[in-house]
Amino acid sequence: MPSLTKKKLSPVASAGLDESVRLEILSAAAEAFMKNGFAATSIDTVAEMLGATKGRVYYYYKSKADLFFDVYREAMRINLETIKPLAKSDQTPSERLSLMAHAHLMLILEHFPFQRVVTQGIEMHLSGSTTPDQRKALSALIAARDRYEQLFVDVVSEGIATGEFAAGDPRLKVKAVLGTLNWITIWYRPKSKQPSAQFADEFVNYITRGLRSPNSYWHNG
Amino acid sequence: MPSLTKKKLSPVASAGLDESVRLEILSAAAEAFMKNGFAATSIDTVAEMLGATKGRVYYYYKSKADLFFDVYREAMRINLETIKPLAKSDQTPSERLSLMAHAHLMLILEHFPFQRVVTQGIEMHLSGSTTPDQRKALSALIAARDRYEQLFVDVVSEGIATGEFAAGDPRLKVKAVLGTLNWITIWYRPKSKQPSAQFADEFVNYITRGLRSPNSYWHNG
DNA sequence: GTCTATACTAGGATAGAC
DNA sequence: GTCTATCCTAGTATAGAC
Repeated sequence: MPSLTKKKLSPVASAGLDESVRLEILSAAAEAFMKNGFAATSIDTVAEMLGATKGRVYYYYKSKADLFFDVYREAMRINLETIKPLAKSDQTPSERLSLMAHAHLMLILEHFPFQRVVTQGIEMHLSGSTTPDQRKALSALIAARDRYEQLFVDVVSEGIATGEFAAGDPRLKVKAVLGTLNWITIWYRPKSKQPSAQFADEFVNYITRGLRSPNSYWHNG
Repeated sequence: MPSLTKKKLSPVASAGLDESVRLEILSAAAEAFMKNGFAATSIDTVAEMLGATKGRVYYYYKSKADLFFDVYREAMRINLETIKPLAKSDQTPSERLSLMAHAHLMLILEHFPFQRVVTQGIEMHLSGSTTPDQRKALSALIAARDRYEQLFVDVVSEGIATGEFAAGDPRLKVKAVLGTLNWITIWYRPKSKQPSAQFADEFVNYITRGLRSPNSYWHNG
């Protein structure tokens, strides 16, 4: 694959020998965005983290927004890939939901910078994206986010139908569930030591109790 | 009070005839920070929202960070003032916690821009604040935030002691509770129509169930 | 008190050397 | 592919008029 053919096509399309470079940039960018947010992060900083200058970064991404979007996209790819099988698995809605919540929590802890970028992406307004291409890219990412959330909504809806979960608006319930977990990206600061198993249990138990119908508390205390 | 005496003292200290102007600036700033975040908000934009130029803003605040901090401070003042009486009231822990959760949700909905600034403040790093004064100001605000959270932690701890709430780490439980509610500041976009009563119920019920000990489910279904 | 300059810098983005 | 050099805009902050 001669270098001419991959000159500034869409970053994702330009996969080849230098895919590893792209991933390096991606993860440096995720780290930088995590620490300072999109607006306060400079391409110089990202480059510095790579031991390079912005020339390198701009070779792969034509703008800071594109770089941000690609981090976002990568995060959603991982998330969907992880959660989808659990959502469609062959178990009761409440069992599936517990697994999904636990897995989502693990995604947050294990890919923290990426998940924080997702949070920033949710807060981000389309008004910020100047070019039409960028608006399109952001819309696509929001759509991916919606599909992800829909996996949870479907399971919760099922659970309400079976009576395992309390009646109510499944969408709001999912906002509550994901809020419980995603809020971690706001206050948590990843240190050397990983959080204990109790950490995860506390959140997952809270969620399953929070959803459970009062009538079906016997499912497992 | 001659105008000389209030020349650029701490913004909060400079209360007087023009307190109303300060509040106008504060709420315009909250709105602007809500929409675009701290870094992407320009003082020009804030001034424009006031139908003025930045001269006005800089007369009251010596930097953008100071302005942000004052919005944050005002938000925490309102929050503490609202929640403290409920936390100390003469009821069972679970009753108090329900009231506090409901009140916190209402604070979010009714002072949305201010609450969103609080969220941004939590994400913000001290590394961002350059001057020593600013670091001190941010520390004080973080301390206020901690006191606020502690009100919840105390009630939850009591509830665990009485057996109303499930055993576990009260701090993590409070992170879960506040996450459920504060996450609303991330995804919610205030429109003309206020959310229904069902909106609040869904969240508060989820929270109370999430905390409740399995043994004490009979308290009220 | 508020406005209109204006100084000054950070940082996005591009061009062109290598 | 990556770097250096450069352009250029946006935006903080201040000075000084009114």
